[in-house]
Amino acid sequence: MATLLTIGDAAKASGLSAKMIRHYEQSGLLRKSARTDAGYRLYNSEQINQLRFIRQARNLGFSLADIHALLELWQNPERESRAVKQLAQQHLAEIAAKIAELQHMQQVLTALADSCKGDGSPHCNILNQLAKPT
Amino acid sequence: MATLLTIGDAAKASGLSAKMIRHYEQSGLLRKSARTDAGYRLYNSEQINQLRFIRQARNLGFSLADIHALLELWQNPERESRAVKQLAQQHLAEIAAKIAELQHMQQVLTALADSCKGDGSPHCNILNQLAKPT
DNA sequence: TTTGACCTTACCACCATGGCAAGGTTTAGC
DNA sequence: GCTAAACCTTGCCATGGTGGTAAGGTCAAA
Repeated sequence: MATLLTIGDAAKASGLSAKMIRHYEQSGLLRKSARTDAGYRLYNSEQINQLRFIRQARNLGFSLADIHALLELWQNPERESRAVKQLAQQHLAEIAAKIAELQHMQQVLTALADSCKGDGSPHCNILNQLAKPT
Repeated sequence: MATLLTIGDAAKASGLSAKMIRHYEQSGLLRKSARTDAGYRLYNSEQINQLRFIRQARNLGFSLADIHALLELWQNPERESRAVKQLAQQHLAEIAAKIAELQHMQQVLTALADSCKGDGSPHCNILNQLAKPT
């Protein structure tokens, strides 16, 4: 029994927004879905699984380009898990780089904030440091 | 002697791009600069300091809206350092939230990657987990 | 039949930045 | 003085992922 869902129900079932599902189709991440005579998109359970896959990959911060590659690997029985792992590790490297960048900001800004009294007076080391030529 | 720099030199002196300096003017972050007869923008040393201020605030991840506020506080001798510190702390909270989000991704994805052999076989726990309905 | 909840496409917006194109200006070398 | 290179100007388009809104078609329940 192929249960077919309209885009709103597919959105609820997958945790994506209908808007994004259309966008993913538009950008080539998803194949064009079936349509009713009136033009409504219809999704079968396999497609719902794909949408969930996408949502979970987005939750891990993968870009749509990465997800495109992951979907193709997923659907290719000839894949080598090496390729999947490599994508994951590249993404982990990006995540680590972003964390490091944010932690550096955090460290510098925390020090600045600590050195600012935060009272009613105009003196503020945060501004002084920002104004200081490097 | 007011040394005036053209936008390219101002860019080099501040570490911003000429493009971005124009954009900051356009978006109201900077007052319109003086121009030569030919229409070239000219920047004095005070404005170069402002550009450096902006660059340093950008390096700390402040949004242009935040920087707008910081610039106004900087230039207002009646400011209360409280206001500056509050901006810094709000930004620190955002930074901390992003770090936490990234660390969560990192943790989950590291576990997944560790459970994938990464060899020539198609079996891959990363894909299996992404495909699994939550 | 009406109403409300859905669906469609086609736009615009965000944020910060880069790129390119078509044209004007200035400067250095000859 | 001429030419070429290196500047400058504005204006438009693109990114990435998401949201909004508007104008219109469809469907189901009351």
